[in-house]
Amino acid sequence: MDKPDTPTKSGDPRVFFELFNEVGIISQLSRALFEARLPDGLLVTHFSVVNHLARLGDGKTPLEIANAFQVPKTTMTHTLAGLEKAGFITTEPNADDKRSKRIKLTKAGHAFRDQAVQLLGPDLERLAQEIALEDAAAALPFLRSLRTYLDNNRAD
Amino acid sequence: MDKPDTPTKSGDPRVFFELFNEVGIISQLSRALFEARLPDGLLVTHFSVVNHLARLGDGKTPLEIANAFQVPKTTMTHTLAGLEKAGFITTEPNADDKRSKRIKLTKAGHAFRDQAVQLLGPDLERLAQEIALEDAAAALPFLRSLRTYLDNNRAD
DNA sequence: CTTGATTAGTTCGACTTCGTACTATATATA
DNA sequence: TATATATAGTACGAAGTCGAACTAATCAAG
Repeated sequence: MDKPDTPTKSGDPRVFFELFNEVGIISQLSRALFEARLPDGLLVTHFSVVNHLARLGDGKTPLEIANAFQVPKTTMTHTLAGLEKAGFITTEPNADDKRSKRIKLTKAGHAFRDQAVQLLGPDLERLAQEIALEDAAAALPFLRSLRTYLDNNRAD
Repeated sequence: MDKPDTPTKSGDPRVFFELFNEVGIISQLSRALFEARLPDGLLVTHFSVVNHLARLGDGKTPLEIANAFQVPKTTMTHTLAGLEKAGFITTEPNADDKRSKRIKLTKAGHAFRDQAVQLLGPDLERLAQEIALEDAAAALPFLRSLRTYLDNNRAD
């Protein structure tokens, strides 16, 4: 009896449709923006992995990195192969588990990350002039909770 | 001289880094969620195109549809080929321009769209129980403005 | 009307993504 | 210890995405 008298269901799905649609397009466009600033064959995924290792510390295993980015481990194998070919990482044996590896950032990897951040800077500063930083910061908790929900409810 | 006394730059880029990171993961996870509800070989892109034609009217050209989704026309050729093979669209000659086509939704295409919306309903209702609809609605204007900004500032 | 430049759409090739199957190592159980 | 199960990583193949080059049709300029 506490049902509202509108004919639409309580959770009007159209808001979510539009939400996911906007998110998808932003993902696509921001990816293109980032990649326009990166050296030739390097993608956002490459930068993201290097950035992750630079911020949280290297020595992680491929699987740990794959889990951090919610991608299959086969995808991470491919991404890491590209980073190794570029000279940005090296792989070392994992003393704790001989099946595994530890990924280390090289000097070139750190330099790549610093340079990319610097090249992206002007774009982000211009963005900050149009999109208030507070608005972006205010949206983050919502996006985090949405991501967490989706993450916890995969593949029922 | 109006610079704040913190060492970080005025537009701290880390907020945007995290913002785009969350958006990317949400895009990826929501895509997977949607596709788990769609018939075998059909992707979110297929649904999105059919939904677009159902909501805004069919008879659009492939290029118009490609522009609406910000994808290259070659990608749309591929997507439309899949939809035609599935029997959800037909192509008719464009009387105004013989190089072009007009894309029409078939009955099966409408049915596919209605059924997909219905199948997605329970997921979205469950989502609405965890993520307040008001929060989603509140985030939309910000996401729209971000998308618009990125859209207007592509490829300088 | 004819020539040159544009545009709509397709084909082709390179690349990313990711599921399946496999190998090697680790862990649990008898 | 022996065996079964689970896990880390790779190899391979199928499918999506997209840039470059191409064809056909349109438009602009003389």
